[in-house]
Amino acid sequence: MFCSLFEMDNNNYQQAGDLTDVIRLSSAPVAGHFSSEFSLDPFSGDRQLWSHLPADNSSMNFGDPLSFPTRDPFLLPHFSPFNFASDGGGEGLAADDQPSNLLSHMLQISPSSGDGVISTPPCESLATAVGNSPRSTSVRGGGGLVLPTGGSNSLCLMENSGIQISSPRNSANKRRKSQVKKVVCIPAPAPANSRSSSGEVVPSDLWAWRKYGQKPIKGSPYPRGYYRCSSSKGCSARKQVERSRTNPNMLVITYTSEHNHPWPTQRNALAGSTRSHPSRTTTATTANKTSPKHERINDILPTTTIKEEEMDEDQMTDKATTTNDNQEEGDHQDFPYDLIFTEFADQMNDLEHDNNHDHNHHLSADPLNNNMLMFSNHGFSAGNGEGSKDPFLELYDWAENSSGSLFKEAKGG
DNA sequence: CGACTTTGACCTGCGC
DNA sequence: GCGCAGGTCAAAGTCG
Repeated sequence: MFCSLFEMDNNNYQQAGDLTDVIRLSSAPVAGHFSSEFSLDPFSGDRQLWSHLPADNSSMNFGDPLSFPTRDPFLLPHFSPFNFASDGGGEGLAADDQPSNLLSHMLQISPSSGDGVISTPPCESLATAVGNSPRSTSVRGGGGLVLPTGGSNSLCLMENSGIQISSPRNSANKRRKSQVKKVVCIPAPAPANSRSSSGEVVPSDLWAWRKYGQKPIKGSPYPRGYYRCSSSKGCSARKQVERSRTNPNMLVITYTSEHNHPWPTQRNALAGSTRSHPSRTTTATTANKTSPKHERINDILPTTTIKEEEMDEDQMTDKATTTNDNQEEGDHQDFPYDLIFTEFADQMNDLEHDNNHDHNHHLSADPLNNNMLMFSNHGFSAGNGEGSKDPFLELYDWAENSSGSLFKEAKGG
């Protein structure tokens, strides 16, 4: 989860080397390397982050699941060390933001290449992968980290760097009609965590999605599921979910179109996500068990009070509307941090479980798959000194430590 | 009963 | 124009 996101404009797919989407590094909290600008303690409910978002909203798009900032939980800048925006002119991070150890570990950075240019190993070009928009591709973050991609020197991260970006086939992309797509690569939830009735593991986010189709994909042993937003009638947002053909532990989610409505209320967000969801041991309060649809929230919020559950429908609607307004104004918004982080923890924990026989479970590149950027636990290991009290650091530490859900401990206190 | 998933059929874009 | 592959539709079935 929260690995990466790309914006692809299929209309502009060209030859490798033209990729220009701006890739922004969010200020991923790393031990001793917290950005001085952002306060990113999701557990304390600190939302100062939003107040630091670009004032012009140039890279924001309401309802855009992958914009920065975004209403999509996958895309919270907290979670993704990278944020890919398409504005090409966003301010990104302040020039004096220092690259974090985390990022340094995640990215293979060549200090000699100037401007923090990341050297890329010879592999299929990200430009080919992400689509080749007319803008120049760069990754910014830390000290103005820039990733020019072009020709064979496109962005591709070594396994040991913790992040890898793979490429899809250009031909397949060209075939699709003009449409902006954004791709997120996330660890696949464990079967017990989120599974459709067919047994296919599907990730959950706060949008309500309704599956409307599934197709086998040529060259991939895994089918692709097609989902549309069911949070609101008339919403054209869609997403495609498929497993990476080379790393079944990873899901590649392609978002298409945008939501034309505010974040669903947590209640609405549960729609369609309760089926075949086995009960799990939780410490949820009984107040959250008023209906079957609350079961999922309990699953992923074992120790969290769900404030909105105490609101009536009107209040929730008003809240959502207000949130929407705030979003469009570039103001901070209410966001269920707890929900997302716990979900993330669960999924990462499950993934960890799946891979605990391979402690070095870096995520392999998938040159045949869609554009992906992934990070592995290697990326979480940087600077995680013992005794870190920052919950986010502990999250990373937890991700590094396969012994259990440190994240939950940090959260639950 | 409503909302969901499943799945075969159909539609569409693209390469040859 | 044809065939392929991806994307969508919609009827039927499932579930709580």
